[in-house]
Amino acid sequence: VKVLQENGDDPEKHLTITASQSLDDTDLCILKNDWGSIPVQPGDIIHLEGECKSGTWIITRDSGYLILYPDLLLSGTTISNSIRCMRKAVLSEKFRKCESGTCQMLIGTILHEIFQKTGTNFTQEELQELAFRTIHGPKYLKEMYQLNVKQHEIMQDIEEYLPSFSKWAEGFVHRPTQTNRIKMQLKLPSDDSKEDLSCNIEVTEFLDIEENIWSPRFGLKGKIDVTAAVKIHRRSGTQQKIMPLELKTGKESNSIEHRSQVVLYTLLCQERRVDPEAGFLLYLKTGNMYPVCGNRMDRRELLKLRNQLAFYLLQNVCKSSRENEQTQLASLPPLISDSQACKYCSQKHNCVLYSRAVEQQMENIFIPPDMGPVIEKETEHLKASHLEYFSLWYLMLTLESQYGKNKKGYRNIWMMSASEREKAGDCVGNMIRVERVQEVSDGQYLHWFQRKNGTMVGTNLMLGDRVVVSGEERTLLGISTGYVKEVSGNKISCLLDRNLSKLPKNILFRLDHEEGHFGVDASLGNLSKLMEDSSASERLRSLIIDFCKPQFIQHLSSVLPHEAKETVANILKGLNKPQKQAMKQVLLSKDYTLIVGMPGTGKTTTICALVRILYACGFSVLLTSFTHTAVDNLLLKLARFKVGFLRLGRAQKIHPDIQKFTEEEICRSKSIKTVAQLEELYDSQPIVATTCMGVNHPVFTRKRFDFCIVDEASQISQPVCLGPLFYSHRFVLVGDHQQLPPLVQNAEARDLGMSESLFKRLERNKNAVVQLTVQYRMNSKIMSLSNKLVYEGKLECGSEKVSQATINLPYLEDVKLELELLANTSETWLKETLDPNNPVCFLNTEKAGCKPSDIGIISPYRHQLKIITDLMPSSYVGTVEVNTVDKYQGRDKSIIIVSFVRNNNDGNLGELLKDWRRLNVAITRAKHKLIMLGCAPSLCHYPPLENLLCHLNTEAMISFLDMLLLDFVGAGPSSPGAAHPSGAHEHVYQCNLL
DNA sequence: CCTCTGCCTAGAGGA
Repeated sequence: VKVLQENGDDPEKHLTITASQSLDDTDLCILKNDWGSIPVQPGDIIHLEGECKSGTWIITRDSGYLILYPDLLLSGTTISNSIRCMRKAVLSEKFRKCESGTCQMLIGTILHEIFQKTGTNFTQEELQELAFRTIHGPKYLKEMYQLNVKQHEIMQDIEEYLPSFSKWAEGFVHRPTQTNRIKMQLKLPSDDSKEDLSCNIEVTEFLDIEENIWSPRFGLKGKIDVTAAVKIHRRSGTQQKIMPLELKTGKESNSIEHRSQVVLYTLLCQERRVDPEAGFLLYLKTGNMYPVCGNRMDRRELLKLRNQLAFYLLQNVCKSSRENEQTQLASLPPLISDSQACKYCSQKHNCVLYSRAVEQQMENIFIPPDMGPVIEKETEHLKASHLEYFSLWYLMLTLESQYGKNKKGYRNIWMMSASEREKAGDCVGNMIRVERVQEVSDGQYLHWFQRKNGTMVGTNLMLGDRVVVSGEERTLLGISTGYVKEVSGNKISCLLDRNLSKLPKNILFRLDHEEGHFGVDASLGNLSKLMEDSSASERLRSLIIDFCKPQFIQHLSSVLPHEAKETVANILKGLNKPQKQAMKQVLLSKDYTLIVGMPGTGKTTTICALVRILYACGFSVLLTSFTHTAVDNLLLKLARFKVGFLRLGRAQKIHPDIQKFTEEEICRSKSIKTVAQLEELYDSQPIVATTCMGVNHPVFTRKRFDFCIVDEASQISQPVCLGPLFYSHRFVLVGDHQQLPPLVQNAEARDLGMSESLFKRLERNKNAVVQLTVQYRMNSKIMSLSNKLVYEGKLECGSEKVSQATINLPYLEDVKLELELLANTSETWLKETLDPNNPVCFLNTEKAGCKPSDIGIISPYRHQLKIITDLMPSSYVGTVEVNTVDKYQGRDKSIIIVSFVRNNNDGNLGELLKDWRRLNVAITRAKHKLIMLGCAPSLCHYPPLENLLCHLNTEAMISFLDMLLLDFVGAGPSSPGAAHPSGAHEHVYQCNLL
């Protein structure tokens, strides 16, 4: 889009538009009337509805629509919410987590479900029965726990509505009798103006409930409560239509918001079938139903509102005018000042926070005069440092969320064909539904899909991944979402939220991997919470933002209960000195402790011991980490001791051996059916384990813990790490900032400091830090590398055995013999490796008797790993573990082979290798043997690697390229001219026989 | 220049 001309008097905008990236084939688009006010800018993507006559589109009051950023789908409720206050609508999109539910909302949800399930034919008895089953089923128990309400209280409220269900049915279902017929006025856009508008409405069938529709045509999305087959009886005749019904359980307001929702649904429905032209608002409190016409004016105004919203949601940053081109946050839609609306607004906190922390730093910001004092008062508990922290993190999170905007996201589901998307592994197309759909539980349906012809393509889809199911044809876009249950051969099973068995058998489906940026949502929620005026938030602000010195008490005797002493002593027996010191430090802490777990120092053992000790002392513990795997690693160890715990999180992501500790399983085995029983379960568990992002669970709205332990804390970004800390009085972060930091994709966000973990940030308070320095993984030679590189000699071996451990190769002598017979020299392998005709070699390690599963191959690059895997004998694939450095963090193997890949003359090492933390991880994974392959002269361009190579050279650990190396490393401080040629040779020999 | 894990969500009602 290119803006050509703007006329001040008659707001009219002329746009040059093109459907192709090159500008050769352009059309003209004229925006008349107030369409000209749409904030469309050159380069924007738009969608036009209407007619194009001789290369010119004209969008006016009476015809045509312009959709700005049509790939941004906004929900019906978001748009109708923006009518009163657009600022609120934008904030609700950004701070999704911040809206807490109420009892009326829960009742509303339950009533929706009951009404939708009853269909058009029911008795009061059946209704009562269904209501009872719904309320006493497992589905809403957690929400009732959160709201602290009893089931019978909900049942009472629900019962009041049930007679109205019948009243509605009498008036509108199945040819109502003459006396019951309700007359209403309905003028459809297609109706003749002279027509008699009075009619009776007859709902004949519920064709669908909770129909999910995505409409990239209008930039809308939403769920239709009921898609109904309707007959409109008029004097002139009967018309049949498929129309949306919108259910409301609150006051019969017939408000503009309610009506707008229906108007938007009439647009959404066009994605699936012909324009319904109108829909109905059905108030379940009274049983009254009102028609809502989707007329041109309402649709036009709502789409204009959508465009405005889309603009605010996407244009959330701007480049500063200063020469350094720093990105700055943009302002939100202006503050309204409606004391009544603002008083009850669920986004009030975020609204004033953004105004104070971000907008008040800008020039030319208008604040309604009566809002000034309100903002002042609502943020008076925040210091300047807090506001700065908020606005910096808000900016970094915004930048990071923009990173994948074009690559990822929903839009690929409609912008790319399935076969196109299959190449990246994010989609599987050409699937048909096979076998019967199985209703696993309320609202969860197990489906099987099979490739229609040909074999399955390679896919990234894995157990537990979220998927979007669509028809290969555009009309069935996003019909359902769910999780992958199983991928086997050419079949995929999914647990979906809707039953697709009603659709025609021959429909071709595609399953798209659903990515998203949930991390950003959770982060913003936590950031907002950190700024709340509560004692927990205030404490965290002072500790985290203002670096208040963590406090410790003097004597253990005051925290250690007498009866726990023996148990604690027993647990301590199994620990080494620094580990014991860590236990003591945590017990003495009043605020927090940081445990630095250097490679192989027994972090898991230490955390387990800590949990057991805290448990013995009668403390409650919240145990978390960023990934499910890390949480389960701890739990697998913990389960061996007789310590019980509650594991929260999605079942499919949890280790099979831990399943019996999940909420789902416990509720099943104990057949928990009431809120009281659930409450009892939660209260009986002093140890709760989940991921950092799993703290959205209802349990945390009511429960607090004495301690929170966060494992792998150095890999978690600050706002995510913050999540669990709100629910505990003291916390323990375990990590090692010398290993990999949190992943940040956006370079600007990284430069602003986004990859600094909370662990790293708090490490400046030395009195809170304990270091685990005794390691049990690497032998002394391997350990020396990392000691030299990062740990300044602090690392030590746990025992002589660890220090001297080498690989055991039972057939070594046989192999030696065999090699000599075969090639008459022990350097065959070396020659082959150097032979120009063998560009890539795999060192076959089978012969000497080493288990393939003891070997790990690592590299910074996925493509390198792909090549290595492809060259490996197929019997090794899957047993010799080939993975990235990043994926190997926290793990080890007896033998590790590192491929550094880079080899060039201009010293170009790339970003990945230049992170010394990644290098540290790479060299600290091996227990007995570490083999590194790389071009020494290339690697020497990077000082830490040069340092490492220098050390290797001094210690005679470099093989067969030492002649070259001397030229580059020779200048190093401790490098002698010709370093142990015999030693180097010996090492080659060792490699060969491996 | 290529390293990747988290999460159920659109709408439940109030004024």
